[in-house]
Amino acid sequence: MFSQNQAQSEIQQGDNRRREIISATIALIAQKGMEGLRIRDIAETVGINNATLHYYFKTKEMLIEGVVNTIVHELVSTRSPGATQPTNPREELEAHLSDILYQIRHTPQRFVVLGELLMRSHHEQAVHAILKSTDKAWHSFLVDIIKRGVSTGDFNKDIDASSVGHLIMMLLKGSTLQLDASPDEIEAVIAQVNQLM
Amino acid sequence: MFSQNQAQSEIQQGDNRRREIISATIALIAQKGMEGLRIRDIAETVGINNATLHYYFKTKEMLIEGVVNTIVHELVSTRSPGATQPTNPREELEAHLSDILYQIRHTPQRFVVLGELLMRSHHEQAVHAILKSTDKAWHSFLVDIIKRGVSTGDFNKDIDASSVGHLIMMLLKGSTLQLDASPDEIEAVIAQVNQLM
DNA sequence: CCAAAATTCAATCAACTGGTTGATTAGGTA
DNA sequence: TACCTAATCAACCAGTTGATTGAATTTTGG
Repeated sequence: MFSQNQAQSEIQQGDNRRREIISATIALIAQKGMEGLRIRDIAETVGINNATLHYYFKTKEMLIEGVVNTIVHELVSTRSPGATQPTNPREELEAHLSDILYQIRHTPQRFVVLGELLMRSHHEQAVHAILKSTDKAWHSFLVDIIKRGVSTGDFNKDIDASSVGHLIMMLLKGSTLQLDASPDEIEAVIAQVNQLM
Repeated sequence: MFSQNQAQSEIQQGDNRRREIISATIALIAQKGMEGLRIRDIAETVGINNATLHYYFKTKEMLIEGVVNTIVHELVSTRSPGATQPTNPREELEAHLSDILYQIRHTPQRFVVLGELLMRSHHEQAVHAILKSTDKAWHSFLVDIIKRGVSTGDFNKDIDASSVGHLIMMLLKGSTLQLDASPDEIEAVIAQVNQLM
């Protein structure tokens, strides 16, 4: 997907535990929201003492930062299965949307947590910084495809690449806030956009 | 805007105080998010003792319910100024979108709080119930306009009313999650949709 | 096999949380 | 005056929170 300089530090000993903690945190955020997140609950879920958790993440904030990075990394690196190599901009966009829809369908919690984090980013600088840079990269990625698609005639000549880029992102993020939208309905909405452009 | 049977009980004595508390709560949610909401802060903002706050709202949950109802009521009852009477479905839709965009521009905190509440509705039944029924009413409202617009030829014949209804809602809600989208950009996105349909 | 390093834990802390208590005030009424 | 009620408050409570500590246990490398 779009580039993202995910810090890929050397593999450490305690990294499995660290991943385990982050994964449990993600599950709990999806379940109870950011509000209801308690490190004691996380520790209990993993099956460790809360002091052990503090051994891996000095503070709750640092744990959240780990969560943000992990979520972003998962979102950009997950591919929908059975995808074929796109041969033109329209197929590129479809492949990308297919990747996202696949995740909305199969790991919806990932999107719920993303929503929680985006909300939190309104009040917390560290989270905001990471997510904003991701947003910019995502938008550029989309704009690039759309511009090429417009110039090749794959897409409607009348569309504005930047606006449609924002549109797609707002749509996908907004799906979390659409209370009774099933994955099928979300997919239909995306199909509608695909058809119109 | 779309109908919403807002319980309009008789005006009580303490209703001004109640409104004052809710208004302060909305401001604080917009500022610090649902996570950071503390009844002590609310009481302090209003300039009353926290026991007095509990006199008006038995529990924090009941206060949140009051906030949900107020936000929803404000969202559906606010009109953009200078609006003219729409004479066809396309103008109806434009008028509606104009009402929403007006609020995104002039009372953005209202949308931020709506986002927070929508997120919370994933974990709290009472909030979910209110917002879900509002969502359904909103969707029906949009679908009705779009269907009429399609049949009169105002809109593209190929669009699916339900999908486009969802699309518009997801777009507007998602605008809160689009980290660096200015009101101008959001307006451009909406204009793009208007143009395509 | 042993000492050092890495992990784990029970117990504890200060700060904070939503909520309660009992008393006080001001205004109205009979 | 005596009484009632709505509104307000300072003080307090029990439970929770993120974080810390020091000791115990396990793992690792030589």
